[in-house]
Amino acid sequence: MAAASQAMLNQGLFEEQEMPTQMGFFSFAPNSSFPLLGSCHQSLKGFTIPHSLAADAPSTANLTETLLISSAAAKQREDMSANLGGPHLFSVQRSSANLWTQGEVNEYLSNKRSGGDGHLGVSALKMKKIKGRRKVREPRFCFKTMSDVDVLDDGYKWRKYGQKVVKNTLHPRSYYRCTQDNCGVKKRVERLAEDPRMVITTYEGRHVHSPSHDLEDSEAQSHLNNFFF
DNA sequence: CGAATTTGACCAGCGC
DNA sequence: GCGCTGGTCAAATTCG
Repeated sequence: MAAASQAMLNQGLFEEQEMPTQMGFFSFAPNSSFPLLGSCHQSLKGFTIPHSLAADAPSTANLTETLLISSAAAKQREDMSANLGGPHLFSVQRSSANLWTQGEVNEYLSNKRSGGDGHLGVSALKMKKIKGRRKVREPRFCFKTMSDVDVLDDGYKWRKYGQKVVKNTLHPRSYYRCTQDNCGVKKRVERLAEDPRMVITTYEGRHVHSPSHDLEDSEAQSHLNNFFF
């Protein structure tokens, strides 16, 4: 029941962001530690932040940058900021300069990639069309971590459904889908060409369920669901 | 032996 | 229209 109502809420949110024009950008001090993300995991409400980042992070994993994609997501950030109070993820280096236009973000991403004409996430930002209509994009959340392992433990169960060598990258991009029924959340994982230690993880969509780690605790789950969008 | 992963084929969007 | 590219499918293969 909770899941059904969430789905309705999600649908509304997706429609609202049909024309994403801005991305919220959050930067972190290099090698910032992860206790910061303990609140992040909850505050993102349906986006996923690896548990391995939220607590007891492996020494090899360092979050350096986070991109929150779409205007709805940016708006969401504002809501979360209002709800949380006290120091938390989104108060870090928050300023008006952190709101970028889509073009600015694309330019940023292109400049970051070696060769200059690459476009991490750019094509994904292009609007797909279905039968002549603009496809409603899922909210997406992208972050970069320094990690030895490609797939970070985010508490959800994923099934790999594809792998692709992307142009101007040395490493293949892997595609994963949440194994939970009725949960269409996907994620892409790839390594930066210029720094293979860096893993780019992009989540698309929001989970309509809590992490599999918590499934045994149904009470906690129902409480958690109340915080999802 | 069922589940998960791999990998080549296929499809759709976009630019020229 | 054609070629390029990213994303997805699904059969084959591997793994536990």
